[in-house]
Amino acid sequence: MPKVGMAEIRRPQLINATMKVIDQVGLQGASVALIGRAASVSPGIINHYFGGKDGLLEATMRSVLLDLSSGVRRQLAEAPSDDVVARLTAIIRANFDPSQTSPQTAKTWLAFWAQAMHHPVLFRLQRVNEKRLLSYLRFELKKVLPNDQATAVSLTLAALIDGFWLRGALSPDGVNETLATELILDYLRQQLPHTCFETA
Amino acid sequence: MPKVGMAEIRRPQLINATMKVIDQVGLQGASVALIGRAASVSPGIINHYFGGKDGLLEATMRSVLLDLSSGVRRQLAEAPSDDVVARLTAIIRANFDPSQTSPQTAKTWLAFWAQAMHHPVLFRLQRVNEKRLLSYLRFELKKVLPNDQATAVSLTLAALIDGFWLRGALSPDGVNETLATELILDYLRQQLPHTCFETA
Amino acid sequence: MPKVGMAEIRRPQLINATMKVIDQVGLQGASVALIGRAASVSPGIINHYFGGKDGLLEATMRSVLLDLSSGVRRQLAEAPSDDVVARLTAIIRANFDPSQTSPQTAKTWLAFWAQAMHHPVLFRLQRVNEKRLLSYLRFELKKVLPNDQATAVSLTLAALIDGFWLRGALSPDGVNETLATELILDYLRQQLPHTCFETA
Amino acid sequence: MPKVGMAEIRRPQLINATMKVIDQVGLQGASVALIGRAASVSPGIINHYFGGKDGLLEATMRSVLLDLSSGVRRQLAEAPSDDVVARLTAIIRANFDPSQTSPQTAKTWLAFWAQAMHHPVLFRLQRVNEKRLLSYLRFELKKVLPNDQATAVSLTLAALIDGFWLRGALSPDGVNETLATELILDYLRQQLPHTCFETA
DNA sequence: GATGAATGAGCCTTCATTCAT
DNA sequence: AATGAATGAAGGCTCATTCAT
Repeated sequence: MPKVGMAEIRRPQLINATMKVIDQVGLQGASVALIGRAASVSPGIINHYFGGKDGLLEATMRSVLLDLSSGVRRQLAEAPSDDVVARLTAIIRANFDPSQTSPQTAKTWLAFWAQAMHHPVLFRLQRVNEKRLLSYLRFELKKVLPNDQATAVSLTLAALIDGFWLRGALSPDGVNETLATELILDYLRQQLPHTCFETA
Repeated sequence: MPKVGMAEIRRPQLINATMKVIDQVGLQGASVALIGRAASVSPGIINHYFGGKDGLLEATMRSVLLDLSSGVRRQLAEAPSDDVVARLTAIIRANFDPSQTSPQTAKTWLAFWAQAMHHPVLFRLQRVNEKRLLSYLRFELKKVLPNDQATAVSLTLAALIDGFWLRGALSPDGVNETLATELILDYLRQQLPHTCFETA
Repeated sequence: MPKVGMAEIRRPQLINATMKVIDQVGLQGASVALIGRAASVSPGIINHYFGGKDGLLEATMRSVLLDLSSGVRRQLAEAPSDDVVARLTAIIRANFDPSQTSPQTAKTWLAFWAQAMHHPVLFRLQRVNEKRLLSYLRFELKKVLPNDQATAVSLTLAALIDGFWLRGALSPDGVNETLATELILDYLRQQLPHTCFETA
Repeated sequence: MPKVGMAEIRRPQLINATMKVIDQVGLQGASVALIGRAASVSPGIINHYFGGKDGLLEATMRSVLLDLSSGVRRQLAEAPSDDVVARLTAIIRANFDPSQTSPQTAKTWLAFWAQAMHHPVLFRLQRVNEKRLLSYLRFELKKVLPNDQATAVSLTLAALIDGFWLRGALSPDGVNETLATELILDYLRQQLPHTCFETA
């Protein structure tokens, strides 16, 4: 019998190697040969586990997306369900978690965004992610704001999150999570009724 | 008998073709053959005028950056030099000018951002651009806000601009310039002293 | 505790799977992975039983050749040993037995012929087969024709058999055994002394 | 300006190299690298002129087919239009012209036949060729035989031609054109009315 | 100035084979 | 006996670049 259960070892191993290589040489330079070498396996194995390079890239993006959304859920689970400010803060913090803002992850995100414009499967994945953030934000905001305002604030918050994130990714210093979080919360404070903060 | 002045014709022609091809097939798919065909010239000519594909891409990014910064300058020139709100609005509007938010330009920006992470020359170009936006914003804000606050608001404004821009680029509907501008101005209104708006 | 006698099960199983796969995707497309899947076994097993892909192909060709020659022998055994016409007819019929003219077998033959040109082992196998047909035919013909004529007729008969066979294999309608047999017998009738048919 | 008219030089050059390589190592072994080397050009050029390996193989088969059909037409043009025997002989001779029976051409034919079974484009090409031979033969035969007989004889003649051809291709001695032609004409003589030969 | 023929390196993928289990 | 994970060479193809014309 062959080694069993290798799939659970190899798949994450190759996905990590992919992110590492994208970090080092970009998506364009991320050849299967390089990824294979980074994972200390033969290039051919990628076809075995992912059916091709596209499958590996798609799986890598799914992994990044899953990391983000599970991070959000984890942070939300720790916030009191009746404290809107705490819950919004949780969502914002999750988006600026070090695991998401490390140069490696940041470059991977950026690479996939650019790629997604011309790749239907990646595009769909990214759309879901984008809408989910908005949906999370608006769900909380509607508890304390009229509908129109909830929508407007959620759009602005999402733009702030992505904006700080993007500018950080493009900067040699990386994302300054503390500053970004603080400035976003500053904005938030001005939008919510004062009563929200009394309970916090 | 060489035709003189062809450079001034060929270079913009090839830069436009490059943006068109990036829009259609992405930066990855933008081969010199495709770009040459889009410009109705031979692939070999690119080396003649740009010294290679890299030179063409660099020139294309310079062109995009120049379009933006000249747009900002043009809008600023039309705003009264003593009306801070008008000047900030001018900067914001220039960033959401249709010439900048068209899908073609948007995809080009995104592609170059991702590329810049692993390409020193492009990285430098993009850094200059990034800092210039901040510098423009802070210059105006310092007229009406204390230093610290001016910095904070400028960072937030820049994030909002890039954030709305990015989310628009990634959405099938493109950038909604009207909504983005409005929401950013909403934020701005809350940050500036009321006196600013009386004069306007 | 190794299962004994598996060789007798696995070898025909794999040979049949090989013919099936050649029928479906051609010899070029017949990878060990595909053959293994068609036989519902692991690709690695082929090396175990045949020492490699070449061994399997060789065994498959041997199997096809054996089917033909045992078919000829079977048909000959049923023909009276003194009836030349009956015996020649038996040889011809055996060559157009449905088991030999099925698209699957036909494609396998054709594939092996082409392959044999550049594969000494297969070439030898096919030579033996070719000569055996001639030898069978001439042996019978010499009973009723002078040597020279027997040789000429045997060559012509062999060409007719292979010719109808090849044209059938290349046609979408397959081999028309009835028509082929009839036309060959028409020819034969003109070559043999009338006395041959009186006894028949 | 680049070298002009190279297409007319390169295309036949590469087609000949293809046949040469197929002769040497078979269709399976005929890689673009080998073909390129045989033609003393870079492998990449094949894509330039034929759009890929498939295009080259298709063009090679077309070339072989064209050689045959133009050979038939040439021989027919030299035969008196009212001498059926001469015209049929011309068709037969053209099929056994040295240019068609050389080991190189023979192996190419065989390889393409096998390939055609699983390649729609090649299959169609080969079908046209097959039908054309029958059509030529029947056209002449109908001048001197009733319809049914003309059909039967044309089928038999075609089988004889392909049969001798195939057996020759598979033999180390190659096709014996003289013997094949003679034996086929022997058959023909028995099928046609004696009057046909008086005029000849 | 401009062409496009030609090159050759590099890419992704396929595949026969090996081997630990 | 049998598996299928893993290898690594080889395949076809793409592509930036060069160069004779």
